[in-house]
Amino acid sequence: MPELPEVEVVRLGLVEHLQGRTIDLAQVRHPRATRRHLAGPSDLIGQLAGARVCGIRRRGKYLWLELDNPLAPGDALPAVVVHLGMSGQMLVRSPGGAEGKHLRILVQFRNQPGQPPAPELHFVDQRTFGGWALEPLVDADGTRLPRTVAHIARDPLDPHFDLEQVVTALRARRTELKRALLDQTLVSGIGNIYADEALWRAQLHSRRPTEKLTRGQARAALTAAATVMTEALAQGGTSFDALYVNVNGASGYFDRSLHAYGQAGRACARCGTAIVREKFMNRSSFSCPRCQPPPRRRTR
DNA sequence: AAGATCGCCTGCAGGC
DNA sequence: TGCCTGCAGGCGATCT
Repeated sequence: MPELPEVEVVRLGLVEHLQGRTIDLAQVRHPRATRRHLAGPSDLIGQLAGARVCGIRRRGKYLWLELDNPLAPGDALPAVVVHLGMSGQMLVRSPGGAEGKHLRILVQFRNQPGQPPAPELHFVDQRTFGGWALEPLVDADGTRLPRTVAHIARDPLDPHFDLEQVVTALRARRTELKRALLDQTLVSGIGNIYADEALWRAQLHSRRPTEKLTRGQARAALTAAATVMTEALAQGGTSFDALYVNVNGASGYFDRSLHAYGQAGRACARCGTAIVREKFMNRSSFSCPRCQPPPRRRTR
């Protein structure tokens, strides 16, 4: 489940292998992968051919490739917005190799004279929740963003992330704390795993009403999210090798460093009480019943 | 109108 | 063995 650290690992790998390359040919193998590109797969393919990848950026869990057309300088193309959804992978592969079962989009790049063959980019996505779309860049809060990313809030690793502003906005919500942490229009990049880890670190229960949190509690939850995602990135960033951008790069982290997510029945690393699993928002939440006591009553 | 819920997808684990 | 159910869960659409 790619959340911010996993998407950033992918971005770093794409920068290393694809930055500056020119697209030769794109193939869409499954139309659902381009369902958010309203003009359709053939339009996407046509616009990608000949475009140069001049920048690779990210906000929260959204990734995009900024394109340029060297044949028509100044006639800037849109960005390709990529969302990995639940199971999306961006794999940089040597040409001529085996294709994965769930290959949805294949991009071939132009060979450079005197250089080894250019790698291919494979968008592989088992559950097809992810996809690609070409979009114009718009200005949002002083930053150039693809149109459908403009409503996404800055993530905690963004240099312009304003913690105190988000604390204020979080406490103005009338909902439960974990719902707010997962709301990408409030703070982006946090998914189910890092939400549970942040709440465990901050010693707060997922159902705490946001409007009753102190500033210190709200700050603690957001700071913990930033810390755990930074640590995950540091570990995920070491696990991919050349020509392979590993979306599962965080697997080592999952094994060693998770304190709450998926740990039902295991002893809490802080107090020894067994971690419990609860149903929440049609998914699972894991927490320590002693360190993170549930709110007594929801007073709304 | 903010907040909550639904539907989209596939593979796999577990029960019978 | 094979069918069924539940689970994984991000996000845009839709409801209240």
